[in-house]
Amino acid sequence: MSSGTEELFKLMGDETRLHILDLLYQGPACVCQITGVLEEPQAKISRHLAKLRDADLVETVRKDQFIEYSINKDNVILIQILTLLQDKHDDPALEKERSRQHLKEHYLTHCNS
Amino acid sequence: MSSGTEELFKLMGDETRLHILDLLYQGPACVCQITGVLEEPQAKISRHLAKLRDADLVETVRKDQFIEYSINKDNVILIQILTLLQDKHDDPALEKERSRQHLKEHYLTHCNS
DNA sequence: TCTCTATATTCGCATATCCATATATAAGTA
DNA sequence: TACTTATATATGGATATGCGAATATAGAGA
Repeated sequence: MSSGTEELFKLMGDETRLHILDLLYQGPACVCQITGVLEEPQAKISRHLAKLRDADLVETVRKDQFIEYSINKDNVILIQILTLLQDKHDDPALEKERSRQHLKEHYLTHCNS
Repeated sequence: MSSGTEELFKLMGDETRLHILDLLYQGPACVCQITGVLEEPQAKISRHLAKLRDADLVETVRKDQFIEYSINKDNVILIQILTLLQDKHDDPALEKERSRQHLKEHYLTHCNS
């Protein structure tokens, strides 16, 4: 369930998915939170989340009206790589996403805005 | 010169390039050695090496008749990830490549066979 | 049940990526 | 100079991937 090294990198080699994973590393989030923080269309986020889930990189659990996504903690190599990434501060795209992470709470209660 | 996180993963998300990098982590090698160990056509290896070099993941130096490729040691995140990968032993494709790494010497003197 | 909200999926298209084959280049050697 | 070996590149086609727009589904609450 945890090999597929090539597949792991292939999935991380898309900007949207990379940002989703970097965001989820900070903690679980639902689709509308991710959509809000990343400023991307809902369908786009949903599509990428499906791929991440199919590959067991993320897990889901329903929380009332929301579906909460989180990093699959059993995927050791994924966690290790995401941990390394936290120390990387020279990527403008990642930095922008990180600077908006604090909006997570806002987008939970304001799904449409 | 070292951001492009997405590009890094995109490049590592191809089986051929992943195996090249995993092989070069053990030490420098020339095109014919890589071709021999990975059992892939020369043109294919060369094409992928060009991409890795364009992205500064590998470096080259001419050694007599050969061009020696090696991991760009300035690329910190790349080295870190490759180091992590060394402990991963559940990927059949990687394991196969590794089991053939000792043939590197052979293919240096027997480029065509 | 009907409705609303959150999330997922389908479709058609554009672009990107990979490959095999063939050919080109560059440097060493005769 | 011509030849050989090592490496690089160009071409064309097959497949994969990503996207926007529209639509579908699932569950909560009235």
